[in-house]
Amino acid sequence: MQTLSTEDYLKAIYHVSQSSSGAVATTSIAKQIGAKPSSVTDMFKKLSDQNLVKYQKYQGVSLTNEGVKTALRIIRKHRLWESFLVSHLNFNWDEVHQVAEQLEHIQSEKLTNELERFLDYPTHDPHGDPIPNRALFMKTYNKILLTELPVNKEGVCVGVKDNSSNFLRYLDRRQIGIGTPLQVLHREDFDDSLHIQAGKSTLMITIKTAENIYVKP
Amino acid sequence: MQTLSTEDYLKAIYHVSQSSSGAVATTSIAKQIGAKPSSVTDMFKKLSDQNLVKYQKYQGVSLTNEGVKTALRIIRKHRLWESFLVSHLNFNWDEVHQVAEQLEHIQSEKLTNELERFLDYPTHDPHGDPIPNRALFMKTYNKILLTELPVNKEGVCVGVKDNSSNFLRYLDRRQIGIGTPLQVLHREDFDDSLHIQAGKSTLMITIKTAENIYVKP
DNA sequence: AATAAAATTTAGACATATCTAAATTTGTTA
DNA sequence: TAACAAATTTAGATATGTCTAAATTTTATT
Repeated sequence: MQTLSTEDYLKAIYHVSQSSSGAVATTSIAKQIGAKPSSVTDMFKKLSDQNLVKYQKYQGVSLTNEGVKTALRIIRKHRLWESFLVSHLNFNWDEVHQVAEQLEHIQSEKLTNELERFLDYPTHDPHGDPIPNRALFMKTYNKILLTELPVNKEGVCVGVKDNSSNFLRYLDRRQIGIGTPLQVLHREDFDDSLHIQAGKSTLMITIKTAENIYVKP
Repeated sequence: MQTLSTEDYLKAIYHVSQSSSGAVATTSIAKQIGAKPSSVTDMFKKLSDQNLVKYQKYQGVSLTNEGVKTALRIIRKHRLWESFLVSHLNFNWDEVHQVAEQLEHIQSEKLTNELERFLDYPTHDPHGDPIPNRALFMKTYNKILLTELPVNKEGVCVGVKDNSSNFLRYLDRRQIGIGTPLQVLHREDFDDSLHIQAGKSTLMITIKTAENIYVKP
């Protein structure tokens, strides 16, 4: 059984390893967790003793099979709770993360599985991220960044890269959400801004915004 | 803001002080929490520093107003979660306590209040215990022990004193639950056993069982 | 009231998870 | 490739919450 802290580290290692190749560096986890590198080193040793990561001094860590499973179990809970908060408790997609960070540590398989059933086996959370099922398998569809969508090709918003409250609320104001049809009408070479069709309205967004929106063509 | 541990202590102190008069003794909390008396003394000092309890060496503690409020906020969450688990996640009344012990520590006023709304403002949890509302006010009706119900007077089961899984499952097997109509048909002086009418069936229970069932006449 | 028993507190230790500051290793560049 | 910079680790300290064992206070008993 894991402590709160080990669970947070495993999740962080999983996320960082997904968005980069090779071993996960001490500093990257320190940033993610908000701890000093020396604390991270200590934890790497503990996780290694428990065979949850492979750790070589100065060479970073990588998750073992058991470590991946543990991380996915936490991510599963996190995303199920986020779904619940939005679908039944009137939370907005920018408000759920902090609470789910707490709920993901609740230990009860029955609770997790019943919650999943109650939500009717959702495959994606309110941010479009896939929810591992009971066997920890995730359905991933091929999504691309809005910047990579060819001009005039139709797509649908299926996720966001930046999950910050700031960005999500900005999208709310622009009436862009999961499921919104998106189409790039014109790319402005001068400043890389994009004119897009979002649902029924046309609007202008910066490249930085487009880089944080996933679409399915 | 409280730690998990301080919250557990405040809740324990609240419960003990409800079922006895005067200050709450170190040993009683040690038993309730499952810790050594020396640990309890340490915690009493910390709680006293935070003005959550009034503490005098060797004289036990009593909750301050702020301490009572904090305890009630935790009990509110505990009982709302228990209600949710039973009403929507197929938990039995004997399975909810352990999970609610974890869920009660989740910090989010919005979560608590939205959960309460989702459950349609329940006043009592699955064991018949009253749920503090947003203002921390509890509706308590006058209930008596089944042992105190006059022979042949009709009553309804509204709660249990012993919340152990063992007892609750025993009641399940006897088909006694919250809302079950109960009536004492006969008291056997010889061994203090009771013949009762429970719903549509008549059965025999021991005094020990009757002492742990609350009824509303 | 003296003494024994029970309850409580203190003192000192341990485990976890963190930190700072110093030492070490790796990598980068002149 | 030598020297510097960056990353990482070690050593030692701190805070929390716990424990055991010893000391103290309260309560009960003779």
